[in-house]
Amino acid sequence: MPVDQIPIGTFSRITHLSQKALRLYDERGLLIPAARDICTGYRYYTYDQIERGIRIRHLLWLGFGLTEVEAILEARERGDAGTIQEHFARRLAENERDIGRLYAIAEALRRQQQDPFNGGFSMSITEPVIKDIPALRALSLRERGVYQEVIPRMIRELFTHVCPEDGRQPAARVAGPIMFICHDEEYREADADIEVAIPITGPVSLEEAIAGVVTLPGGRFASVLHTGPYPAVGKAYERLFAYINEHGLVPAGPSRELYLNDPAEVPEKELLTEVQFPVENLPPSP
Amino acid sequence: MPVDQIPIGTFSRITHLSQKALRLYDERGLLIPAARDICTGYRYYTYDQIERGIRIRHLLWLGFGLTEVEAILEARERGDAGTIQEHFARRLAENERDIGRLYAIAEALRRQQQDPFNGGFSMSITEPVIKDIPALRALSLRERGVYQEVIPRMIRELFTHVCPEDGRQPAARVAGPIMFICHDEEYREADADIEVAIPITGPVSLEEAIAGVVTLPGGRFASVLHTGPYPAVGKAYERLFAYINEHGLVPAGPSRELYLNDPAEVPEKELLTEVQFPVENLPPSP
DNA sequence: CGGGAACTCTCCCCCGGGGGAGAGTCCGAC
DNA sequence: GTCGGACTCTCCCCCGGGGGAGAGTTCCCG
Repeated sequence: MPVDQIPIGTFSRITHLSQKALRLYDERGLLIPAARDICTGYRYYTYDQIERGIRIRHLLWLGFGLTEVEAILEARERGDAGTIQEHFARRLAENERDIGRLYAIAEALRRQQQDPFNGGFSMSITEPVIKDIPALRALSLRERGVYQEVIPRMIRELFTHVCPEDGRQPAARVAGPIMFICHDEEYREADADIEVAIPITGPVSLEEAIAGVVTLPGGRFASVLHTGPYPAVGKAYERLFAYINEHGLVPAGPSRELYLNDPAEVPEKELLTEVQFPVENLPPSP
Repeated sequence: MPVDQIPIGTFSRITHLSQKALRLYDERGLLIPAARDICTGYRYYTYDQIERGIRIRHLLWLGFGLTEVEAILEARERGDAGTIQEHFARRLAENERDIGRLYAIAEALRRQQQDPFNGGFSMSITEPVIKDIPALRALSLRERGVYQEVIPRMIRELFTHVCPEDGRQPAARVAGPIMFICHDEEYREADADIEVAIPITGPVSLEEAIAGVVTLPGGRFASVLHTGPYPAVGKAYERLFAYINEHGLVPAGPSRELYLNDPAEVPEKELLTEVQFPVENLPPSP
């Protein structure tokens, strides 16, 4: 072919790369036109460059970034099959992760479509996440009893100290939402080991006998946020356990519930509860 | 909860939205902090805003853009379930398309991984695409015969007119790669209706009897680029037909092959051939 | 009351281009 | 030759934030 001076538009049509993209690749040194009119700045490609263009497009379609594309093409020129294989293996793994994620999304979309009453939002549970939580200084009460009885009473009791309504000085400054810590290994209806705590800061003016000042340990937690009536919080635990198992983690201590808003202020359906579970990596082999 | 002045870091931890994201949503009016310290610029959120934050995060996770998120939340406030359903249906459709694409990519990655000889690149065929091609003025020869005999001869003949090696004036200026147009409806070994053409521009100095000046019709074409030895070009057609069927299209005329480089210059393995098929949308019902 | 750690602010560049403005250029047809 | 349409150039803003700089705040503990 004698006419080996392909302007950008034609080259774009041949390679199916947009002109924008071609200019970018030129700038980044990924695919530099063989010739350039110095006075007009026009780019001219050769037929030999088509193949590289095609390769770039294909690699991009596979999901590689421009930097990776560059590395792969370079490795290819060196005849370095190993590096290329690595890139492909990594990309394949990422790709499979993405597929999994899209499936989860599709499922969520369908679930929510079947719930037009809620305008497409059931959303009672968020996706679990891992987060690091620092140790917290807190005012704490610990008792044994039945959840439904003990917890509300303990919360009221803590509140009377921390933001009293009878005009007395607060015993300390509140530094976070009130939380419940469950010290039992297994669920028990009665005689549960219950701790209720509220993060505080600054000096404490309170007799030790009434409520203790403790430091709640920090660390890695798996966390889920639950929206809705409290009795439905079980689904959050379920999801959390599933997540923990899937990710090769093990529970590493007592779970916590954080009550992010006030049942007296918002309707039951909008109650927000964050469930946290301390986790560790699964030991290699038992 | 009395402490209803949540700084951005805490709010970020509760909602699992990054501080960057929160600042962006503030700027875009999607989630504006309830209070702002005028002198320091610090943002303070309330517990009531957590729910909106969570909703935003969830919608983003589902793949909506910020603009859509805004529209959905607004529709929700209006109680407009219909709009929300529309958004979800569209998202679900897109999501399914994405899944399909990822599967195609996964397959391609695996295929190429099993071909370490080529350094991970078999890539003999690109993904089909639809493009609009303008009408072309061309110098054309048309004959009946056997492909392997007729085509190379006709190409040589055209070249002798268009870029003669014996010092004569070219009959016209070349404006594109040489192409072959197959006028047969079905494949035939012998007696095929073969046209070979080369796009030209400007005046033509050639007797009509030797080669005709024709206008090749433009329109929508499905196109695939094939890299490698010519006999393997069949795979390109196969892919093209599959693509056309999948996308509810029908062939609408003779197919073309464009020979983008010269067999005399590059090794067989690097030959580039673009296969084009004119297409129309499938009529609604036969 | 002070000091240091942790927090927050704004600003700028990065991804991988798409969309469009405004100006300059080429080329083919008459 | 020349005129108009098509082509190309550069420059700037957009997505949805991530990463980081450099400066200013808060707040907790002693």
